[in-house]
Amino acid sequence: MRIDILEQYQAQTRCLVALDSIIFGFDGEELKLLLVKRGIEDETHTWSLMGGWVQPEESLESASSRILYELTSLTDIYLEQLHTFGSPHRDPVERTVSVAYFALINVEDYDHKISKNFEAHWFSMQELPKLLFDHGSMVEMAIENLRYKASQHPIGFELLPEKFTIPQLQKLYEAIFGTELDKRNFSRKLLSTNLLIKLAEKQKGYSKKGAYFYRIDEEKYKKHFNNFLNFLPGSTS
Amino acid sequence: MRIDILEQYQAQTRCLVALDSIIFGFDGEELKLLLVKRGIEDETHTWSLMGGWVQPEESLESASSRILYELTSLTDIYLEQLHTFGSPHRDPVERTVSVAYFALINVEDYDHKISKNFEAHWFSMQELPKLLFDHGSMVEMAIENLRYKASQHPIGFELLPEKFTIPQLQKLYEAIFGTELDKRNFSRKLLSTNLLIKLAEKQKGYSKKGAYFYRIDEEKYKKHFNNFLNFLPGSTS
DNA sequence: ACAAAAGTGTTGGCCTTACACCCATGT
DNA sequence: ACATGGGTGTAAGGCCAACACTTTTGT
Repeated sequence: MRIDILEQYQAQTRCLVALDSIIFGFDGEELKLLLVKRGIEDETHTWSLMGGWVQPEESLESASSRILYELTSLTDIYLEQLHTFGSPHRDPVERTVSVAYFALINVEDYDHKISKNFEAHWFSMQELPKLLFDHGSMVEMAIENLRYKASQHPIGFELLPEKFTIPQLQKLYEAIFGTELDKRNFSRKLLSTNLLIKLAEKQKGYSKKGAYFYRIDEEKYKKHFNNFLNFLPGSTS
Repeated sequence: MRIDILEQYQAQTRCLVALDSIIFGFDGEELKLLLVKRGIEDETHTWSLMGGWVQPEESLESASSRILYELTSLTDIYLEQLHTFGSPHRDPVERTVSVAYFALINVEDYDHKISKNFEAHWFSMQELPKLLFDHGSMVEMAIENLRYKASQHPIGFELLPEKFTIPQLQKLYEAIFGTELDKRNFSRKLLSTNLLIKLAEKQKGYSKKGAYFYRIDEEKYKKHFNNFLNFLPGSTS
């Protein structure tokens, strides 16, 4: 190793590197966001995204899984890097560069397993409290990204239980896009992808007739990760 | 400020935070990538992306502009955050989290102004050398992103001189997507956006007939940043 | 006159949208 | 029997892809 290079490295300022997770969930009716209470300043407790520090021997991806696991005890969750936020004074305590990830989980999976170490709560996207630091911008960026992804890929499934009905899926898409969709066109488009497998079982209790359950064809889903649908109203204008 | 919070901050490991730029250019025929020679290990000089350290009082965005300026003397360049790379040992000297940005510039603008402080060279995308660290993955991700963006937005203009012809623009899109496009459909789609303004002047020398120059309508371009076109061959399949 | 690139229109198929009625079941 | 949500078909319009000839001008 050349000395001048080492000197260059030595001369640099080191920074705190953190990670924040925008955790979306769906309860069958509304799109929700999971927030935790963090006390940074005296007395004032602010709702914030779940986050943590990136550890010395940890990649960003593993940090994101670990942090999600600490809060939810869930593994194998859809997690995707969103954006890195690095304004010098975004954290008033000390400069912290934060890598934001967004996660999609099924609220039901989560509910019982909630960790006792955190005061956490699901918020409706319509009624978000004021958030810590720049977490509000992170959430805004995440919802945009979720809308885009959901219009391109069958990513929405990640927010539902393994077995789900078409009307559930439609409600989810309506919640993501904040719009109503035509059920005939919706189911036609979905089924035309051939990514859904119809099960014999029907949903009980919610409606009198009962809707058939479907599950996703994992094989095809992974292959087909491009060229999906376009649900966005007005996307062709 | 609460003492326990401060202690938590104190206990964390600080990291080097760097920034790397994937700089695309177009010379009228091919899509190019601007690389610099960096010597990290004895004797071995490797081509790498242009990069630098994020300074203490600098946001990531300003760092990306500064670093691009240092190499090219260009300002007001299209720059967009791509992804953050943070594997623990991606930099063998010391752990460095690197935020990658991609930039689009016009090769002609650049050519004369090239800084003497760097040994830099434009490489054809077909003939990239082996790159430093994980810069190869960064480039891969950037080209994918460029393709997507170019299919959605008139972003390609950023790679051309202010005045350009439709055939030039088509060559650019063909270079980005690595495919041939039908010139009738291409020009119809482009013109239908109403974002191009036809100039009286014609291009001389390249062809006998000469093609009309166009420039972009900056106003509309900025407004219209959604809902553009879809050029990707087979994107509707 | 000819070579080389620029420019321009039409058609068929497909995908999207809009729209309304019957079905199955629990009460 | 009726109320509630589930499930399905069709027709019209717009968008995209495929395709070939004429124009201009430098040599």
